[in-house]
Amino acid sequence: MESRELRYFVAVAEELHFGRAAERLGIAQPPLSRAIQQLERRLGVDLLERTSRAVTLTKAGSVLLREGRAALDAVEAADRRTRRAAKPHPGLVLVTKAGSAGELLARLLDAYAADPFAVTVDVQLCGVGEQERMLRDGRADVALLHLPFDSTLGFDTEELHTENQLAILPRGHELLSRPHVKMADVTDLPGLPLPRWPDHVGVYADGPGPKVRDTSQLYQLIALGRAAAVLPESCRTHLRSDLAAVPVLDAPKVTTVIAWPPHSRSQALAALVRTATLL
Amino acid sequence: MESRELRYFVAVAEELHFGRAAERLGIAQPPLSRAIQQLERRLGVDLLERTSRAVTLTKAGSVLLREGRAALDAVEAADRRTRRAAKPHPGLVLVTKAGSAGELLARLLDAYAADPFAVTVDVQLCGVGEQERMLRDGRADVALLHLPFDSTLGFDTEELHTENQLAILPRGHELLSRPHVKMADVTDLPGLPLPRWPDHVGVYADGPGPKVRDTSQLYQLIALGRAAAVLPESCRTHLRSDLAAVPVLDAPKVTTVIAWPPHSRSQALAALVRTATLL
DNA sequence: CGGGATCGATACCTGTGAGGTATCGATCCC
DNA sequence: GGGATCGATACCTCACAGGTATCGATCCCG
Repeated sequence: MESRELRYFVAVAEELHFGRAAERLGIAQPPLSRAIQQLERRLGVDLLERTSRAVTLTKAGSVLLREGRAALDAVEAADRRTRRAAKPHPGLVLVTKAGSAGELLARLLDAYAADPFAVTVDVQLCGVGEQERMLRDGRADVALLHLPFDSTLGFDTEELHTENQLAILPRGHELLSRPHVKMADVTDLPGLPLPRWPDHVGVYADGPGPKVRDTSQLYQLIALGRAAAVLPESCRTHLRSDLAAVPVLDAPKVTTVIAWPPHSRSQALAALVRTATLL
Repeated sequence: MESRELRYFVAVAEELHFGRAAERLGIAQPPLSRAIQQLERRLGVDLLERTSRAVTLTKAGSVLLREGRAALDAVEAADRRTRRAAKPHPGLVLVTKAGSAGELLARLLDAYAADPFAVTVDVQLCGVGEQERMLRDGRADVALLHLPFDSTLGFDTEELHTENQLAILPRGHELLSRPHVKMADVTDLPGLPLPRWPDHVGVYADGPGPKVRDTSQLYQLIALGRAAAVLPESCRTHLRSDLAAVPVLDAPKVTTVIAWPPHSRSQALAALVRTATLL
């Protein structure tokens, strides 16, 4: 199986439309139709059910969609990591969610700088759920993930830190007089709904609550008295002065882990992980 | 990057010889030379240093060898799993080392057969270190691995069982009179060296000790008074009558884990894992 | 019910490039 | 210094990826 065939199939399987998939791939529709037919013939497997009105995945087709995405990520990773390895000073790309782990990351980078194997660390901040993809397709070498929000499936990890969560409220809110609250106290505050975050493709779940893309948007909404939030307690160090926090006893604990692709072999990465575990 | 280019490069990088690599790939040498040159040009990276006498990998080349192998395994897995998914009764392929985990595996298969999501389980036995490869390239769906011997890098796992190890000796050996021994007692027994096992490519490490490929060879050598061995205590249930065992106090504990590719999604596999953890 | 719109498949053409053979040039070995 | 080894180059050929035009089926709507 050629990776070109996989790219074509994944495009069609995602769009469920030959015309749009062809446009996305920058080719005409007929060669795409033929390529998919040929792939099906070579595999001896029907991947798509097509009528002239709709295209749907067969069972085998959805297996190939999942496996094919993983394979294409691996191929892209091979490409990117090879290019990077050839640069005079390769460095490491560390990726983490914007607005999280500031304190921990700063300490990590400081401590790492003293290591004899240290190389330049390029810190990239990205949106929700994007880190795993970046590790998989070679755009990043190592990530700071936050359980239970992020998935560590397929990566090696070391736990770095576990913390409780706080309810973040506008300064002066009545709940702030309490020493601590429960999740039930903050999930249905009148006029202060919890925000919604986009998933990995940028789509928001249905339901109440304002849509937010980053913490600065969120903080502003809370300050305006339009939302509340539950965040890890490390956010306290950089909380705006017009916001305040109170511990939430029964919120899930947040664990920060350092994660990397399992077959990584660089001394620079090994040193970074070692540094992180010794923090 | 096309998977054909990766296959070509991996062949050359493994053989370090264009002629042999071409033969292995079933093509002539000149097109292979050109394909590698073109790959280097497209990547903008030197992958190989060649003189007319020797071919060696550059740093970037060894990165591409490692990443390329992983990517090719993923592509092959996509192919195989898709074909299997299209069969009327897909079933699961479980792989484990020959001669290990007999008892546990039998109990697992028994318990699983009662599960409502159960499908046919095809048990494959394989050599040392081959299981990880089979999980990665789609020949297997799930494996029983034994820590610390096998690597679980890149897989999801659940621990099933931990056991101590025994020294296996010819019946009547003087050490058998003791209630237990230490590793130091068995590593240098006169005339009874510990055996050597092949690594994942079938190569034996240098050193003393007979080369063995499976446990039946090993048992025969021990019975002949030519070797000793340290094995997990579960081997006791099927030990030959001309052998005997004594616990080794400070041998590393052996943990049996069930492992599967992290992006697996089948209910049949989920049920098998659930069954295993409840044993 | 009929005309137009939508969408995947088919027919047919073209150019690129993968792969073959013959040979060169450099290096090593005896 | 002659032969052997090995990767690179030159040159040819044909398979196939990709393009355009068009068909045939289905749906929508007046």
